[in-house]
Amino acid sequence: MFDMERMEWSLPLSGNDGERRDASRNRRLLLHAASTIVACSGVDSLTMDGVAREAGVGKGTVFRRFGSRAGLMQALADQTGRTFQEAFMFGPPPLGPGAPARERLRAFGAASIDRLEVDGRVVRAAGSPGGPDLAHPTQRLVRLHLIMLLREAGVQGDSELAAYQLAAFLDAGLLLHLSDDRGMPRARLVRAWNVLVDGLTD
Amino acid sequence: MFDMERMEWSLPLSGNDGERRDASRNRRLLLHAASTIVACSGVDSLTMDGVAREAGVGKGTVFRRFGSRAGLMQALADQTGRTFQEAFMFGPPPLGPGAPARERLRAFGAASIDRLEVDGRVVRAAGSPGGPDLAHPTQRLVRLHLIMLLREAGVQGDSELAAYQLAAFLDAGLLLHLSDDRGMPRARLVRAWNVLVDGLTD
DNA sequence: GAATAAAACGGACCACAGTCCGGTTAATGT
DNA sequence: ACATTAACCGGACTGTGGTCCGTTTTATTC
Repeated sequence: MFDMERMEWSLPLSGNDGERRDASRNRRLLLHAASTIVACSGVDSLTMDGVAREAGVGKGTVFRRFGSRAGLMQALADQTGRTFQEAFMFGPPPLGPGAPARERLRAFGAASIDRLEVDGRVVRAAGSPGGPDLAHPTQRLVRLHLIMLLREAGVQGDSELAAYQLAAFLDAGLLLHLSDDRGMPRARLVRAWNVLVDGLTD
Repeated sequence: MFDMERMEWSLPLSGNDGERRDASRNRRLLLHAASTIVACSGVDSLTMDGVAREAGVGKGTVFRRFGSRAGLMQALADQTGRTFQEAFMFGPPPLGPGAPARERLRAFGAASIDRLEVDGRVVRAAGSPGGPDLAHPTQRLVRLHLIMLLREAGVQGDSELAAYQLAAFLDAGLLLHLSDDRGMPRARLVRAWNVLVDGLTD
């Protein structure tokens, strides 16, 4: 039988098959516990022991499922970010397909900035020590999307590194610093993003 | 928890005055011990206890001087990076003053990339969890320099955010990922930097 | 439905970052 | 030289991330 719930937890577009039922159940319990704690007490006060206790499982289970604190955060972020991913891949223009590539790039930046104002702290906490986990599927998906749009916009050069450059500006840590510590308004960030896009698409 | 005043010492171009002699001696001992450990066993195997033991002081002393592990790393990185800072501020062209702004920008990127191939791992470890410490004087100095060059190159728009965008690509975590994990050669990174500079300076 | 293998569970255990406070040492004034 | 004070020192202590391994649960096979 096909279990829709089983697909919720994880990566953007991959179900995970052949998982035991207790494992699946515990994963849901853990994610729920984690999001409860975050919503209630903030990201910083989330400890792995706390999540385990809240979910009523052992600590080892948390680490088996998510590997590390960052992994758990990543899972949380993916859960929230799933709608965003579907929006820019399959949703209506200008974010989704149907609009000119450069407009889609602009929309992508604006949407990312808006998203980070909502759950940016979780996304930031999802990074390994020393920046975001650039090898994680979610990050790769974003870069792949950017590459596609850049090519479609007529970029001839190294679109892969251009995608890295674009994604670097949308990093949660950077945007939160600009927004919170430096007090820069959303509009200014969006404008800067557009300038960057224009600069890289010539 | 953390005394900002005590961080002043690590400021790129400031001597620290009014410091007690034992404190000064211990700081030197600690920095030496830290760089020894890093050179010998790598960044990851540097522990605060280890540094304290190697230097022959108590653990509390390490934290009083450097505030945190990241602070100690930052101090190490600054020690090495000081020559670099002097080079791009006062050294010969094209890195230092005397060359056209755009050439200086190109040279700055190339020099940063070369530098990171040497002690990038220390610089990366100098970041707080969730990216580099963007509020640290060293980071600010880099951005200030970039802003100056951008303005000098005729950029009319938001040069402050443009500087953030440039600096984001030179982030140690990102460059090490591209170089080590993705196997991108130096030349390609330099080329991408130049494209970015050209894009942002119109 | 029982045997078996594989996978998951749990919590004791470890290492390390960061804190705290009583004791000590260096600078200053007399 | 001595007293005073402020800063520094050290190492015991705590909280948390992460590991390990004996035990329990699930799925499969006969």
